[in-house]
Amino acid sequence: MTEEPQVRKRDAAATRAALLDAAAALFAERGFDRTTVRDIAKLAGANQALLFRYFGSKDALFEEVLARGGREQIATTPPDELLGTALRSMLESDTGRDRTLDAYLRSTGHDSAAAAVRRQLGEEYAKVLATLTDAEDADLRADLILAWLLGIGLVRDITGKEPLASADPDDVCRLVLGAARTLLERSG
Amino acid sequence: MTEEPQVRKRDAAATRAALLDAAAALFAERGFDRTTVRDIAKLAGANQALLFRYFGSKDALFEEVLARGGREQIATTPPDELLGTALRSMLESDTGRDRTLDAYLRSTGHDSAAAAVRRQLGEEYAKVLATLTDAEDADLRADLILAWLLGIGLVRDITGKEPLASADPDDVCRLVLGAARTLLERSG
DNA sequence: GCGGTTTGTAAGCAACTGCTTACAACGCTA
DNA sequence: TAGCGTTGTAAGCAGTTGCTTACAAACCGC
Repeated sequence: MTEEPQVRKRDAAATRAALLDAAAALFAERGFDRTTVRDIAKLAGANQALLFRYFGSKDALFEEVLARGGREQIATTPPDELLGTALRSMLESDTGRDRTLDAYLRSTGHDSAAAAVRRQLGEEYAKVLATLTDAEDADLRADLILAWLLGIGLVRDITGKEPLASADPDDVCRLVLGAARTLLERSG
Repeated sequence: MTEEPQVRKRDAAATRAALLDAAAALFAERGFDRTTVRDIAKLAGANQALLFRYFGSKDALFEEVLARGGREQIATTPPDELLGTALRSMLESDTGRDRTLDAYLRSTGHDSAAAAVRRQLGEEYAKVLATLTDAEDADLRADLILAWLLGIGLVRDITGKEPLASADPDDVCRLVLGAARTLLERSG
């Protein structure tokens, strides 16, 4: 995720990508408000003026980070595996895993344009999850599953609460998927 | 929650309380980082220097807001009703309801001392929730329930996602409590 | 090589931030 | 009423913020 500090000579695309990667890393680590454009530029090894040339504003950059990271998983996972896959990718603390969710969760105080991206991202996830049940209120049930996913990420990665924070992913998956199945299957 | 703008003449306790109320309201609405001490003082009808005299720092004020609001409910609710009560109080959009959870959720990017309060608050809730099951991994299951509660608050109040945001509290309670019961009861 | 465009840089601006200080007004006690 | 601690106020400080500007250096077609 973080780029190597090798010298790039006059490569706009690479500089843009480096800024985007650096921004994603810092937003995930500190949230929107506590990340400065100076820090992003420094981590990317670029001049901060370029950040504004390529993205326009810090807001727009944040928007692009969220949009890029969020849509990846949803596009590459079949619906009936989305819940398990999303849950697992959140539970596994791979050093190189995508941290877009952290950026999302750590920036909940920030409104503006990013709120629209956040909402739309939620819509897309929920839409897929809703296909997993044929209950009348499928959309509501999907929202509740989505809420659970986000809540688990919140408690694990932000609050760091034990025992959930360092629980075995298998155990968590078994418990969550079990309860989620009853939520999705019972049509009462 | 907001105080009446009546003139108070030299009443330290009232001024302190007004600052605390104003802070709670603004932190809930905008989160920690996007709330300024000037705004808090202005809403409270007090001078901002008093904020530092009575609370020491913005951080300490935030800590006190979280600690005050969070412990109320937990202290006044019997364990076996805590889940339902907490869920309901979150779902009902009373204008005068306690918005401490919002302050909590909107300030997830903020570390420091408040993180300790946040964690301890979670501990207390989870400890009570853990008494609801006699499964071996009761603490983990309690964490998952807590995560669900927070996630629902996140999706409802912060993201504002439909249909969950304006769903009938009864429907949500029925679905969540149903699934939660299977999570707590099955000892496998 | 030359002109113009693209990429990178340094410096700074104006606004805002948390917090402090120096001081005035008040009210209680003696 | 005089003295004094408490409460309230105005102003400002030093640092940080997002963003802009003016300019230098590299690149490309000719």
